[in-house]
Amino acid sequence: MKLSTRGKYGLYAMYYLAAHAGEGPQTLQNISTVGVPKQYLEQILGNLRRAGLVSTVRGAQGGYQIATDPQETSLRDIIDAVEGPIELSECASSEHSCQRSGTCPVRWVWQRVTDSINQELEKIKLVDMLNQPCESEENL
Amino acid sequence: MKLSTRGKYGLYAMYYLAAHAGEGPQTLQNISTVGVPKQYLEQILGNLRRAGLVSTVRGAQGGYQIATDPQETSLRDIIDAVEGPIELSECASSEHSCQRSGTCPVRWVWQRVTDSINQELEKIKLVDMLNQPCESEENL
DNA sequence: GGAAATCCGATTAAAAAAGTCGGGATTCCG
DNA sequence: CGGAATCCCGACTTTTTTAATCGGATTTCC
Repeated sequence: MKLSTRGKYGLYAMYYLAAHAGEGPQTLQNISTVGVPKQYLEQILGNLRRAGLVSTVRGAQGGYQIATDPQETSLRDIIDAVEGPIELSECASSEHSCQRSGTCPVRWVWQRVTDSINQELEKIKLVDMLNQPCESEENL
Repeated sequence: MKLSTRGKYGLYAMYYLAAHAGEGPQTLQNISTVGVPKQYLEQILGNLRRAGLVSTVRGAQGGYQIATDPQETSLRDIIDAVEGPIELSECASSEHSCQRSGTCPVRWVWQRVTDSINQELEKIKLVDMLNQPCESEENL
């Protein structure tokens, strides 16, 4: 059970943008650090933009800016935006992939776990990350 | 974010074995139903056996039996056995995959979510599945 | 001894994730 | 105006992971 790197990169990006709010648009160049491929990050920022979490300014001197209040933005907003909603397995989400849906105990249990993960993700806000001790700016 | 089918099949199998406890060894044939490939299930039952959750009897008239108390067996035991412990991403689990470990806020948040998922999985016991309404035996 | 089972490493096939490419569009600035 | 900076975006390739299969070895019952 793994979250993909998309989620991780998405968090990095949002964290960076929140930390640099009010400093004007941040370029892809700025946001990406060692180990984060720029062009891949670009895709992910596209997801975040389409979800309304970041706004962009195109053209020279352009870049990305956070578009929401870090106090109100939960991890779930971010994860859902970059990875899509979590689905523990097909039978738990789409109604028709399994004949047994409705009465299947596995399905029931899956649903319970999914709900619980979502609730936990909603509890954690972007601002909570900002408040974490962090040695230096380099730790984006 | 998806749980693999291994987890699902593992749950099916444990559910089946719990429901047929005391009826002697259940063969792979018995346990697998439509849509669950026998040879794949065999691998998964191997994981469960090595984790001590099922016991086996080899040879003719042999099969699999549940080896634990469904009241004490949590989903986490099962999932960990068949999929390995959950790791949301490398940086959150192995110490040395990232220079920033220790101070990275992303790492912190990842750890929080992982802990919370594990706690939830521990709360749900196999017996809770057995107590779920279930239309018929066929719904293993 | 033969049939019914589990056991197990190796291999293949399919799917998903990660990363790359190339060009298009927009905007600033001189 | 023209060039540089920068986001935009669909398509592609590569890599990794997951799922499934295979073939034979071993054990045990009858």
